[in-house]
Amino acid sequence: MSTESKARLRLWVRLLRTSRAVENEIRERLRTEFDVTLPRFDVLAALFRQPDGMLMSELSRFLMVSNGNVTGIIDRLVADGLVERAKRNGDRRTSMVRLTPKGRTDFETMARTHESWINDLLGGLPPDEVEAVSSVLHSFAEYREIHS
Amino acid sequence: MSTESKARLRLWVRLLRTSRAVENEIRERLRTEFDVTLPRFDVLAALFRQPDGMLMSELSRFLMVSNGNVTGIIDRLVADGLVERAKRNGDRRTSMVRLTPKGRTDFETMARTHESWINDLLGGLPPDEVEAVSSVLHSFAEYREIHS
DNA sequence: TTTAAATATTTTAATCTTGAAATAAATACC
DNA sequence: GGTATTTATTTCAAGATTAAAATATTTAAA
Repeated sequence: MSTESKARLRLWVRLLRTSRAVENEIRERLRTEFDVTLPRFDVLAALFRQPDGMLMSELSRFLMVSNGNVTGIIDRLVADGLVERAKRNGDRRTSMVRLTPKGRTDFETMARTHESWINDLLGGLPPDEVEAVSSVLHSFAEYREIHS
Repeated sequence: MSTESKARLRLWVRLLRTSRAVENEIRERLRTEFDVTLPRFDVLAALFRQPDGMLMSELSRFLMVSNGNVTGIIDRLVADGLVERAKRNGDRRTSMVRLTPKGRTDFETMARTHESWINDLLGGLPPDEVEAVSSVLHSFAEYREIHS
């Protein structure tokens, strides 16, 4: 294989190991500070962005996880009173899933702390490097969008 | 929160979404092409780098997953004949886990194809951007190493 | 040497995750 | 309108994952 190919593989390994490391740290802190799992936090974050709610399939696509996975997590969040399923007028197969008031206020608290954790964990990166990598990943995401 | 904090959070979201997207694609291809799961591939890759084998705890630390998780995956790989546990002379609590000859040749095949998939998937990134991001992530890993 | 503390691993219960199959409802086609 | 297809979601079985508890062994301490 070519040198470029090796370089891309090395980048991928580093990308993966970086995100796994940060993810593990965040998972641990969410558990000890807020008694919430990372998957549940991810779902809450997705729903927070959409006050009117999201369809199960939209959640699944946005979070890049399977439909069945979302079903289970939402079930547990509903049981905990953070999320509700709102029956819809038009389509009886679907329901809008959205945060309850408690879900919204709980998440707001977590989100503030979460942002400070990330700021802390990524603090070793100078602002210009943050911007550089962020920009590369953004253009890569657009590239993937087109080639799909 | 500060602008820099927001920028770091945005970087983190992009990092996470990028690795999840690539990971999902690789997972799918490993399953259809080689009938192997991603976690098993990761374990095989770790063991391939260490011909003499690794301790369970070394695997756990290297892969950044829990001890119990490694136990289960190794159990299944042993059942499939790709990995073996070699009893050790000194310490009766531990055993060296290593690839069987079949595990080694199977992995070599997968690894070649895997590298070409990554080269394909990250093909949208110009070599200089690959090097730039790779280098930032590398120095970040060293930074984390020190601050731990 | 006996006991206490530390280390390495496995086990367990709960949750997460996937891919495939099942279910239900809406849409398209005749 | 009635049937077939597509779409949206849930259910299911197998595997993956974590955190905590249990087990087994080694090392340290008294």
